[in-house]
Amino acid sequence: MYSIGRVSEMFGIPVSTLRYYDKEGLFPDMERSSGIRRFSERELEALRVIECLKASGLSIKEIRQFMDMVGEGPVSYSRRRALFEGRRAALEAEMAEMERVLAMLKFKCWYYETAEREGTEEGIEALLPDSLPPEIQVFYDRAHNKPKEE
Amino acid sequence: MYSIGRVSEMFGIPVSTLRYYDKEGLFPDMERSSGIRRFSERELEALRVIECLKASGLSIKEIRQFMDMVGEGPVSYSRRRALFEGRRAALEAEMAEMERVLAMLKFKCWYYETAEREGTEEGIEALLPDSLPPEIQVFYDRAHNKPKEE
DNA sequence: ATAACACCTAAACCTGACTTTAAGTCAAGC
DNA sequence: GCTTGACTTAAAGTCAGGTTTAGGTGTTAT
Repeated sequence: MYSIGRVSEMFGIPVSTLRYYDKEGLFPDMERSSGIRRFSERELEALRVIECLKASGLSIKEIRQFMDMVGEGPVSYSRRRALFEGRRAALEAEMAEMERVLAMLKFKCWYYETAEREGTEEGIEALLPDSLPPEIQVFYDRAHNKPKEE
Repeated sequence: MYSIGRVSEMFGIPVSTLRYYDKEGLFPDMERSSGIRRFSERELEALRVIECLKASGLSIKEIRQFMDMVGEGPVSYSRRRALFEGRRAALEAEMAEMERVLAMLKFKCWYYETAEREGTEEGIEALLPDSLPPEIQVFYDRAHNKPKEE
């Protein structure tokens, strides 16, 4: 059993945030002894799941709904599984988008590296043709074409 | 030259957001004809960069600082480059973290898949040893050990 | 026994990124 | 000439996710 201060140290999460999570129902049925929160292994595991779901893009309210499902027992296994499958798909999509962003960042790094060397941005396009890996060239095209409808 | 409504359609960004960006100084020296904003290719490219920097985790104020650098001309090439290098490193770190989160999500998918099949969560640990790819087993260890100091 | 410290609550406050509202301008079509 | 639709502004409102504050309790070290 851990005090809120101890858990705060262990996870690097402010005490105020842990209390806020509790208030939002993220630690259902947490024990207390004379009013004081007692974090057990169950709450620590909850906290690990919270950090994971949060990082996967879920809001506090949605995480709370997951905790409610846990409280329902075995009947919610399939819903819980569906939740994690959904998060997995969402995260994979997000990572794909980040690859795109990373390609633009790399292009911009190259661009300013070149501009710095040349002293000007004039005519950088002309330097492009073969000096960059294909995935960045592709991005260059995207970045400088007229934008498409969305 | 494009109207704000046209740009909104092209980029899928609300008109109110474009005006907000303008107010925050993200389109320095944008042209106007009798009060009405005129988006040129320069503003469209700015918008592409804004979306990229935003996706890389920069705040509106930080993006504004970048736009100010652009206004300074060639003297800021190296600072601009440093900015993009920093964003690139940050994004790469973030993606590494997301890989970790993804491993936990995959583990949880497996976990509830198994629980659903077994009808209970009892004894799932025992099923673990060789049924999962190593990167998930590693995560299972992380998830069930006592947490470390941070 | 008194100070220090960790804990408690409720409620107010904060920040970032927008969005909405209210009131007005302006050009084009009927 | 008047309505319609796209534009304008400043200011207020919204939402999530906390953080801070004010006032109080309970245990421990000097």
